[in-house]
Amino acid sequence: MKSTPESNESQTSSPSAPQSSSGAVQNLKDMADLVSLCKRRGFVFPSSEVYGGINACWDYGPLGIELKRNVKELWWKAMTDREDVEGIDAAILMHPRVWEASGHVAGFVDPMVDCKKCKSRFRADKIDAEALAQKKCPECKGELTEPRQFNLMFKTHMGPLEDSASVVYLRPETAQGIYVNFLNVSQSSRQKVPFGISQIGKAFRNEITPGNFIFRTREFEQMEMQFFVKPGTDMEWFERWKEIRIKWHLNNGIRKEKLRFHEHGPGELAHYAKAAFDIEYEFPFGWQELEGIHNRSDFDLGRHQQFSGKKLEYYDEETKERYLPYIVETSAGCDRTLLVALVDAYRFDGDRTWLSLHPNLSPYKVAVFPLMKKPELVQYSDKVYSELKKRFRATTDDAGSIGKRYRRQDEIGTPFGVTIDYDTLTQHTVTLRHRDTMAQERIPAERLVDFISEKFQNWNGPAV
RNA sequence: GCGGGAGUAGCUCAGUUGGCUAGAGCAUCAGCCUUCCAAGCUGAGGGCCGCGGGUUCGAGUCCCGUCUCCCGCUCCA
Repeated sequence: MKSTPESNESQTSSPSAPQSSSGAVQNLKDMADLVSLCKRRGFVFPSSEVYGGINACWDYGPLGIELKRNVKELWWKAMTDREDVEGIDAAILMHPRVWEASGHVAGFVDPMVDCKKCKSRFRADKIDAEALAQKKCPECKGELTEPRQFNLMFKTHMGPLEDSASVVYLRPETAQGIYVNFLNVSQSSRQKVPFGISQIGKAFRNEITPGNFIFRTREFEQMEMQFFVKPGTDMEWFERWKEIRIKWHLNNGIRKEKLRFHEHGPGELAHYAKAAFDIEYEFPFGWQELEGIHNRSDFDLGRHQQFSGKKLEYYDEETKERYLPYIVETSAGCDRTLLVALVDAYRFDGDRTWLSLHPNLSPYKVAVFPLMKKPELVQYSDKVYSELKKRFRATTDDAGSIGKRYRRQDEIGTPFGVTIDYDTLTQHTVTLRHRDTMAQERIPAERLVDFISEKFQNWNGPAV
């Protein structure tokens, strides 16, 4: 296809695009297609595959880890790069008493029954034998589940001796590492309430039913921000963080119609929560929670104060008051956010598959190609590539036909392709090719970096 | 943990009533051809036929066991 010479002066003129050879654009319908793409292109591999794999464990490959880094960086930028939030990285192994205070030990070790209706959970040995036999909830008379052993925490031993005194757990959530550091952070960073502490880190749960690719795994990564506020202002902050988090997902290009929000009613609140708000996404396997925003009240600090015997109160110099701050948490699954990015970006038009990722998320921002593998073109292409990669994460490819190379980049979500042809050698203009529309425009080589930067700045979400 | 399905190349599969050094397409790599959207030509690499045992002169194929993965049910990041 020949470039249009007049596109040089007017960048806004609609670039020429080859007609799509096939029908309507489809979204991801079958997770297997995504799993396959992820493996083929190096996003996600089954863990320990040479040994036959291990259930629900996944490894991030070269592109997957770039995508994940982008997710984390965007989150960190939004949630920590602010005046009123500090970041930490707490240890995965914590004092066993932490999990008694948090309620995880009681709830996770004894056989428990749940009420399917009112969501209450009871120790099977603590409720009336008759109620247990009839599976009637003592509170609402709803149906109870079978008694289940909830050792959902991974248990291991501190030190070489395997006696019970040395039992420790892999943390089932990252939040507690923040709560127990509340005073440390407040004092060292001289932050005053209201302020937040953020953390990205791994957590481990022996889920009964893992699955749906990386949606529910036993080892996973959380991105949490716990915001400490004065009691009474908590609902106000709760509302504010809700808005911030919804906007964050939309800014990453996630389609609005695929997001849904759910505010918990009084009956469905967890033991720690005063208010709870879920951000849900419509996966091919249904609507599922992606992130939760909770008003945890002073439950957590209160429990740690009680169990540790240490005062965790905050002294408010302005009002001369002493109080336990309330906590508003935003708790997102990193792997889930990444999965949403992939699922939401997946496009197929019956012929071509591409990931319509927001450029901020794309592993590569631009790919550089010599139109053919000819020394003079390759040489020029290498020059352009090394210039571009100073500024963007870039890649280059000279193997196979140009169309094939475009498609390889489409599949991994690279938003732009730059092609060097024979005209480039004499006129120093290149073809800039767009992933979503396949449109092409001709621009001067020396303007490439600025031009692409501009495109990123004006990015108004992925085209469908 | 229970019910259902499946394991042969990176992927999708073929492999006759058990019988030659286990095949194909796609993908990958190398070369050729191509002046802008995959599939053209030539060649190459890649296979504990899930694993263990048994029957047999001989097992990818038959028998037993075992493991793993995938799909549904009790979750909430």
